[in-house]
Amino acid sequence: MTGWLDDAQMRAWLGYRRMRLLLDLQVSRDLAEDSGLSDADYDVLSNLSETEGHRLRLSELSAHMRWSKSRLSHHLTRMQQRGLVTREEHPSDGRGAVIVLTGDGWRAIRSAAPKHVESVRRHFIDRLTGEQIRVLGDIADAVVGHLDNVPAGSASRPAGE
Amino acid sequence: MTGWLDDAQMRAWLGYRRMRLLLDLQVSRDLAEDSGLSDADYDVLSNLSETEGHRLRLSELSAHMRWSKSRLSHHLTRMQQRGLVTREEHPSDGRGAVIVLTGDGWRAIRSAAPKHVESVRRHFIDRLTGEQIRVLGDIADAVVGHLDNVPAGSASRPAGE
DNA sequence: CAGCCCTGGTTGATATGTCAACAAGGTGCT
DNA sequence: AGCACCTTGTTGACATATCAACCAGGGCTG
Repeated sequence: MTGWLDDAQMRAWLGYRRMRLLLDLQVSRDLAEDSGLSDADYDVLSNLSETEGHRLRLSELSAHMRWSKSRLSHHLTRMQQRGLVTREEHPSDGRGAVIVLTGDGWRAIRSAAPKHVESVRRHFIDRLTGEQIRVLGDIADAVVGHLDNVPAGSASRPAGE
Repeated sequence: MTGWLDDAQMRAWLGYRRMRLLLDLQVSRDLAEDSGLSDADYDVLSNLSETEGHRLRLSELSAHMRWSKSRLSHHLTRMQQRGLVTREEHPSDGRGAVIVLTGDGWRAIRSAAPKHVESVRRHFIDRLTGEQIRVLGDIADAVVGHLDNVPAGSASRPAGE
C-alpha cells in the first residue's frame, strides 16, 4: 500500500472507468438495435463459432468466458428457447452438456458481425492512433497476464468456487 | 465501413474486452470482501461524497453517473434501507428527491477507500509503466470525448429518453 | 463393487438492471 | 385561471446475474 494515486494515475483509472461505461453502453446498444443480440449473446455465439464443429462442452465454454456455470447455464436455456443453440449429450461423459450452435445461431452471428465491427471501429478504433492501439494491446496484456493467474489458480469464483 | 480489423486492432479490442472482464471482476470482488460494498454502491457514495453538503439532486446524480433514473431510484431505495443515504425534499422544486449521504454512508466510503485504492494499484496501476498510464489517459479522453456527445446530444437513453 | 470424494451441470431464491407506464410538479401560453 | 407540454421521480413487470443447494456421473481406493 503506497498510498493514494497521483494525478496521472487517477486520470488513467477514472478515464478507463468512464470509457468502459460509455463505450460498452454504446456498443451493446448498437448491437442490440442492429441485430437483436445482447453483448452476452454475441460473446457466446462468437466463442462457439470459432470452434471445431461449432460445439463446446459447457464447462470449457464457461472457463474460457470466465462465466460461472450457473450464469452460463441460465443464459443458454434462454438462447436455446430462441433457437440459437442446442444441448447435446457428451458421447463418453454421461454428465452431458455439449453446447452446439444451430443453423440459426450461425446465421445470427454471421449477419451481426459486420455491423458490430463497424460499431467498434466507429466508437473505438477510429478514435485512436496506431501507436495508441499498440500500447493499449500492451496494457491489456500486462493487466490480463497478471489476473489470469490469480483468480483461476486460487480459491476464487469463476472456474467453479 | 472499412471492413475487418487488422491484427493490432483486433489485439487491442479483444485485449480491452478481456481486461475489462477480469479487472472489473477482481476489483469489485476485492471491494465486496473488504468493505461489503458493490461497485455500484461505491460509485454512488463516491459521487455524493465529492459534492458540497454531500447531497445531489437525483437527476444530477443520474446524469453524472450515466445511469437511468429508474436504475438509480431502485438502487437508492436499497441503499436507503441499508442506511447509507436518505431522500430529502427539494426546497424549491416540489418534485423532490435530493439524495443525501448519511453519517454511515460517509463512514462507509471513507473506510472503504484505502483498500479499494490498494486493489486498483495492485491489479492495474502497478502493472503499467508511467508511459502506458499516460497513453491510457489519452486513449480514454479520445474515446470518451467522442461518446460524451453522441448519447447525450441525440435521442438516446441515459439522460432521459 | 462399495464407499468416498470430486466434477459437471441444473435449479430456485434472491439481487440487480431494464423498460414502459404513470403521477405530480413545473413552465409557458392564451 | 385553464390548458398543453415538459421534467422529475417512482413503480411494477420482466430480463438477467448471483448464490447456495443439489443431483448425477466419474474416478479413485479398499
